[in-house]
Amino acid sequence: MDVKTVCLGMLTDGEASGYDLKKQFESTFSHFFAAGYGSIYPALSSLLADGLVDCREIPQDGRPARKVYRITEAGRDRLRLALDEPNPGHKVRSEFLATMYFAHLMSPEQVAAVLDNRLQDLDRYLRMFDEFERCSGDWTDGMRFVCGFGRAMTEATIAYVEKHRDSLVARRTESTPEQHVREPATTMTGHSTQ
Amino acid sequence: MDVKTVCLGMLTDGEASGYDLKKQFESTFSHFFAAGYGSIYPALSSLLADGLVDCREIPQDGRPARKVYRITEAGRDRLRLALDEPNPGHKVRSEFLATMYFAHLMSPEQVAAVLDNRLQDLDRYLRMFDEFERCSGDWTDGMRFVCGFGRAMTEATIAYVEKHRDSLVARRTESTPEQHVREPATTMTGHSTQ
DNA sequence: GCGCATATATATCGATTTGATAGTATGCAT
DNA sequence: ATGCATACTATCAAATCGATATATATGCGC
Repeated sequence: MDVKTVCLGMLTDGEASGYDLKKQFESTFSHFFAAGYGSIYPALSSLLADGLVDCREIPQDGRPARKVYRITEAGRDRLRLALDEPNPGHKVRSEFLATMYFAHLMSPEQVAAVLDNRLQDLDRYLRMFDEFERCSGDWTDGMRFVCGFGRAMTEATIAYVEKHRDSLVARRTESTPEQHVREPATTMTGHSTQ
Repeated sequence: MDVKTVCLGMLTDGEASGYDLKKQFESTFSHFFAAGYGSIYPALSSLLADGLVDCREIPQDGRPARKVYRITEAGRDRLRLALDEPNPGHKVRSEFLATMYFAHLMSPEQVAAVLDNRLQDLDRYLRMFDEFERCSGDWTDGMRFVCGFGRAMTEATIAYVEKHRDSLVARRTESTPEQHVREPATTMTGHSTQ
C-alpha cells in the first residue's frame, strides 16, 4: 500500500483534486500516513496514465484550473486487489526515540527539553482527535477505528513519558557527565575504544 | 536526525562495520528506526568523506575485508550538535491503519485476517522485547526507556485491537465483497477515554 | 494603502530512503 | 550435492520527503 493506493481509496469517496487529497493527508491521515505534494502529484499522474483514474479540468479565473480526478472501474478493481493484502505493515520512524536512546550523551537539561516538547506535541494530537470526533457523525467504522487507535497510542505515550520522565532526567543536574564533557582540555583523543 | 547521525551514535559504543550496524538496526532499533544497507553504506561513506569517522580494513580469508569504522573527535562534535535538536520528530507510516480505514470496502473475512495477522506480529514484538530485557544488565537509561516505550506501545495496541476487533468484523460472516451500509446506534461505541 | 499570513491551486527538484539484488566464501543440515 | 543460513561487501531503480516556485484573492493589523 503506497501513496497511489491511498489516493485511490480516498477517491472512492468522490472526485477530488490533488489539493483536496493533500488536505486529507494533512488531517485525517496525518497521524499514520502523511504525504506531500511531491508524492501526491506523481501518484495521480501515474494513476491517470494507467487508466485507474480519469481527470477533467475545471477552469477558474485567477487560480490555475482545478484538475479533478475520479476513480474508474479499473481503479476500483486495483484498489480491491491492494486491500486484499493480508498483512500490511506498520512502521515507526522516531527521531525522538533515537535521541532518547543516546540520552547518556546529552545533558539532563537537553533530555528534559526533548521530553517536554514531545509531551506538548502529544497534547496537540489529543486536541486534534477531539476535533475529529466532534464531526464524526457520518464516519465509517474504519475511520472510527483508526482515529480511536491514534488516540489510544497518544494517551499510552503520554502516560509512559510522564511515568519515566524522571528516570531519564533525574540524575544530578551537574557533575560527572558520562560522555558529554564540556571542557575539551582533557581530550579523549587516544581513541579509547574497547 | 537521519541514518548518518544514528550510525554516529552507534559508533560511540565502539568501532563497527556496516554489517555490525545493520545488525543493530535490525535488533535494538528495529521497532523505531529501521535502516537497510542501501542507507547504511552511503551514510558511512559520507561520514568518512566528512572526516566524522575513520576506517581501517581488516583482511580476512574467503570473505571480503571487514571495514571497521571509528568515530572521530569531529564526529563526536557533530553528534552532540545533532542531539541538541530540542524537538525531534516521531512518524508513523501504517499501511495497516490505511487498510483498516477502508474496511468498508473489504469483506469481513479480509478485515479479520488483517487484524489477526497484526495481533500475531504484535505478539512477536512482545517476545522480542522479552528477549531484549533478558540481557539488559549493562543498558543505559536511554536504552531502557526506548525498549519500555516499545513494549508499552505494543501492549496498548494489542489491547486496542482486541477490544475493537469485533466492531470492525462483526457484520454477517457471509457477505458480498462490496461495501455495506452502516447500522444506526449499536451500543458498543464506547468513548473509552481511559 | 502596505506588508503579511493564509488559502486556493498547480508543479518540480535534489536528497534521502526503501527494497531488492548481486557477489563470494564458509559451514551445516537434508 | 543441494539448498539454506551466516558473514561481508556493495549498488540501483523506484518511492518518498521537504523545500521551493508560480500565480491570485482574501482578510488582518498598522
